[in-house]
Amino acid sequence: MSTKQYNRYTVTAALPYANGPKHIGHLAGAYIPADVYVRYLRLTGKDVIFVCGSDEHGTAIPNQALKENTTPKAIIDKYDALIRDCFDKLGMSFDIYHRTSETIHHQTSQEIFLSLYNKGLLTEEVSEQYFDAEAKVFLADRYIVGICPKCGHTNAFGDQCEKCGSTLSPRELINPRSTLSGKAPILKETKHWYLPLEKYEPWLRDWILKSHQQDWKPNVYGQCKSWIEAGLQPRAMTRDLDWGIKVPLPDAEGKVLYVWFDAPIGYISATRALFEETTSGKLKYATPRSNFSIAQKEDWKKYWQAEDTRLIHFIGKDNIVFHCIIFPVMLHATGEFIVPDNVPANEFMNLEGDKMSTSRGWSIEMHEYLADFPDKPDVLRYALLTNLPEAKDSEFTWKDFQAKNNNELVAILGNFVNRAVVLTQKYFEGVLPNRKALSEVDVKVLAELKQYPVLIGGSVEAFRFREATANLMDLARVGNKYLAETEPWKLAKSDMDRVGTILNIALQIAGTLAIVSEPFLPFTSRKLKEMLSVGEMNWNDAGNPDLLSAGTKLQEAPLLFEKIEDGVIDQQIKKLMDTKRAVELAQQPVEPAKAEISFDDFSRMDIRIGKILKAERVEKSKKLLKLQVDTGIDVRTVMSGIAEHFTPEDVLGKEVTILVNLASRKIMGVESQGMILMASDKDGSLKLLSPTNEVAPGAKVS
RNA sequence: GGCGCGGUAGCUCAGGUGGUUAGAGCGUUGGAUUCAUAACCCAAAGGUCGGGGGUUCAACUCCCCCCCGCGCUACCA
Repeated sequence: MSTKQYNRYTVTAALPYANGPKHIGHLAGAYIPADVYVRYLRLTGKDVIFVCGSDEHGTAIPNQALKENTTPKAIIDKYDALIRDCFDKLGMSFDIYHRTSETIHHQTSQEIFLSLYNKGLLTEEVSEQYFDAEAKVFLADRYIVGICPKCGHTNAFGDQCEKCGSTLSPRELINPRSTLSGKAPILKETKHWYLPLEKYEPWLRDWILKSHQQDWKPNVYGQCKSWIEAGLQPRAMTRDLDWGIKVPLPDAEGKVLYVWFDAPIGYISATRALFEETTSGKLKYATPRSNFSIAQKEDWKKYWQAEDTRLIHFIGKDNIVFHCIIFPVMLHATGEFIVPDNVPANEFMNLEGDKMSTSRGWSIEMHEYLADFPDKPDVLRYALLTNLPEAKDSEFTWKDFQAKNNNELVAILGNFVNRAVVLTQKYFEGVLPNRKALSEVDVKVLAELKQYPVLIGGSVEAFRFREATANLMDLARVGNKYLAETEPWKLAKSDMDRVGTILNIALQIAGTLAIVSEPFLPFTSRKLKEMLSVGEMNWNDAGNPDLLSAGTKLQEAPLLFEKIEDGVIDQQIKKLMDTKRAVELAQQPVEPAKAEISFDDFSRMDIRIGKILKAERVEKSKKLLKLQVDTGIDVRTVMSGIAEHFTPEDVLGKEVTILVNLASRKIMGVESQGMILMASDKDGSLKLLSPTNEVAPGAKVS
């Protein structure tokens, strides 16, 4: 943190993209740490707003709509509702969870765009882009496939070949075709507005490289440095698309703002909406956690424009460049907005040894977790918190989840609270006893108790949430240890004053646990407060030896956590495997159809059934088999690239489909006359195409 | 290829600005205990800190080289 004095906080969590459900990796990356941070700030009495919302523009939304055979609007409504509901059930304490499809967001985005435009800060450029004449849309790189110029892979994407890994641009692809229509795209001129990032390099160097070397996380700082040193370039802030925010210029028909231009502005719009809704009293998206009722509609500006506001973005590492370079440049360029003081981006959380991915079916989706464990939001919060990818990618396993629940939440925290409460009920009818003379152990434990809120708070303020969570659990350990050392159950026959003192202290510890657990385990915290018959308290109350007053009647003590049996965990692991398999099968890589041909085109091909008479390996070749094929017309030599899938013995005597009028070609010094046709499966394996019943060599295929 | 971030006990991970016997939780082993969801509490075993050089009185911590993992490489949200 800089030496600056801050009087309020604006905290954002990455806007989830509303093209599908979100998984626990997203939670670990941004939402959970953000929520812990904000809840802590509120408890310490800070002026803080916590904003988030659904990101509902970009090319992937209409694309998902095509996939689900519906409209973009239906897609965003569906996933916004799903994500919103999950966040609510997981205790995300947003002051507002907004949507970028809302009018106020369109206005805000257009205002900022125009502000930049009117200041002459955007440059116009005309370039040629691939256009799908049939779908009548310009194609994003990802939606163009073709032959990789480097390795010959036939399904390289316009931005990258997944086979050889090389970075491409669509223009490099050989025989490009649109994944939408399958047709060859045409080049068409189009005009766009660019933000000249390179002009802000000196400012970025000063702001990030100089001013934030100490306080930004190494992964974030390093990533920014890498970008800046590599040299920044103008970046297009508009797209040719009919889904999004219209470019507010006269000559911009069919153009929208780049989704990464409008998405982060969503934080600002959400803030505006928050104050509009709270001041008008009509709450639609806002769920204000602080008292904003005395606020003014224009107060949103304080949170985005006042120099004494501390702006913090919680994101995953995939968002670093947008939140540390592009968005700050946008904000800075307008001359009206503050830039983030910190961007504590997390790395990724892997799952059972592999990268989490919704599309590959290898993930734990929020809504599925909540469906399977409806009463356990805090268990997930805890399991994620203790293993956040703060410095490097981390790993979530179901076994670990179970262990964290059974060995820590149940055995340490739940057990301590249960012991203290049950003992009080047993010996004092559930009424909190008085504290009498203190022993050395008592004094020591009370001193220790006092330190924990400070310790935990320090870790949270430094964005070390794992450490903070571990400290929380350590406090429960202190409680267990205290009971083990003082053994009140043994003294119950001889010295009830002593027992009372011990239980008073044990319950004070439980009271502090109720407060300091709130940011991490809000649902548990609430239960604990009810159990101890205390209301809402703030962080300053934590550690106080007189937090709970003697004479307080405790409530019946339900167990805070319950054990999770092996069977439940095994079932989850099985479910994970099953989902992955199902997705793999469902996701037959449906390669788009090739460009249309005429019947004549087709009939020019002469395809026959032939019989393999001889097959042998080719020296120095991994892929080739040299085949002698009886085509009915003749016996000819065909070089076939199937050696990685078939041995010569496999194919000997087999009937195969062969293209006989393909121009002959020398391969590895041998004249190859024709081509054996194969079915290539999604995993890349090849299968021979043979007639189901034997036919005479030379039979025509048509 | 270039750049960035990582590679620390069986597992998951901590280890500002170099300095006594390298830490935590889980797991393992042993002990103690019975208030508690056979939980708690105590103790022990367990690491040549990816490999190799170098700087230094001293390096997990700084520099160089190599190996491995992840990410970025700029119209994938």
